[in-house]
Amino acid sequence: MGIYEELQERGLIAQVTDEQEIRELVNSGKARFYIGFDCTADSLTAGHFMALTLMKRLQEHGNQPIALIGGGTTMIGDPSGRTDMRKMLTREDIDYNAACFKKQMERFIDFGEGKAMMVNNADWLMNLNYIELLREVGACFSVNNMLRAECYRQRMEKGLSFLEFNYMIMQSYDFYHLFQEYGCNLQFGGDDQWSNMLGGTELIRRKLGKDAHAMTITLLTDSQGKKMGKTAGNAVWLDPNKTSPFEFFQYWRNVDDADVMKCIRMLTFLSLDEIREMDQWDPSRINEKKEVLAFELTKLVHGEEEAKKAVEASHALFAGSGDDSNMPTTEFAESDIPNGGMNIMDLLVATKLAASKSEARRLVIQGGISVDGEKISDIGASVTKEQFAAGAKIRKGKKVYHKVVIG
RNA sequence: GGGCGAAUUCCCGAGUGGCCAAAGGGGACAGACUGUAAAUCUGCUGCAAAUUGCUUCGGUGGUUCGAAUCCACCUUCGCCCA
Repeated sequence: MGIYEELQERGLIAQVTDEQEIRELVNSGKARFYIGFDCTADSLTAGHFMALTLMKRLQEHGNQPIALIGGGTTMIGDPSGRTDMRKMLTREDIDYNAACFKKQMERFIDFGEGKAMMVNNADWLMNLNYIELLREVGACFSVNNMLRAECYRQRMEKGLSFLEFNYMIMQSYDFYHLFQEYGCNLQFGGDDQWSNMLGGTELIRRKLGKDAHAMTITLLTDSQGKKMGKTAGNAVWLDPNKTSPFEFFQYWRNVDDADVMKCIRMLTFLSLDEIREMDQWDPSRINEKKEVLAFELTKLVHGEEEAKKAVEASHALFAGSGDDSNMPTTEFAESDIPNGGMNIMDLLVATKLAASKSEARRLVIQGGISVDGEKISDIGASVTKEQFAAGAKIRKGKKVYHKVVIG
């Protein structure tokens, strides 16, 4: 069984330009492929994670990955799958984000000599000459066809600026450039990138008369068809300072029953045999599966040690073993607690468990807050200095725990 | 370049002089039920010194006792004509 078949069984392959060709390429380890990452934020997200695992999987089978940082394309903004225009980022922001991406990827993919490469399309896109570009590649694109592309269609109602319309051309140019410069013969991307990717293979065919290939990865969606990797509209970040390993763990620990096996198949590096066996597990072991998923992914992103801590913390909280050593903690100084105690609402705001005092008030009134196991229902209640000294445990709702101590 | 229209709270979307912190839905959060799941039901969703006060309806000025609502200009976007 080759890597292509494995990807297939894991449900990772969405669309391919030429199945036969691509199968041979990747199975024989001859693919030199690229995946592009636009740096719209200062950390990669769980959404990028799948692309990273794909790079790793293919790299392990002898293929050479090229990670393309979109320092240039981010200046334009991909309209695919968006109903409105992206916020314009400054050059400085983009450079900073690109540097952050680079750091995170290096932890995950081997960029050593002769291994993976990392390039930034700002290096070739930023210096393009407009007229030259129009004559060189603009002539190869049919506006009629572009307008028919799925990625633009939904924007035809709400409006599409010329700036964003050019995104496809820039992405196509990337592929064209990498094909010539590095012999890159394959592009991967999310399924929403399909039309942009075809633009590249088409450009290469027209300009050079050669074949290049594209393959899209199934978008990770939950059982309701929504993109996964987001909570409350916020992305799940790979940066431990933005999403702590524990939160990261909890995100996966809490996926819907219906999505667990899909996530395990698509995201973890457990062998297919192990996964097939898990498929046979008794339904009562559903929570075990979730824990495996959460542990495996946390291990991949944050390392085994952090993953173990996250498991322990979750056991402590939800199985009640009482061990709170890994609980998120806020330290207060003695001087923060002047009169022998701190008002519960102030405390909720100070620990960021509530965004405002109004929210804190609501939480208390609705019975969502308890301290050291005791429900707080009075908004005037205080947490005493003695409780602080003992490491008071605040619980918000069912799953959010926070410890406060005097530092 | 000309004509018409739009911008409302996290999102969609009602409101077109006082009864508006602003309907309804979605989402989020909390409660009940559960398995740290889903589904369902309930509450809740600008801020605060909290039966009251303050700040919000693209921006800036204006009219008015009173403006999300009327006027002027500006910004952005859509549609039609060129």
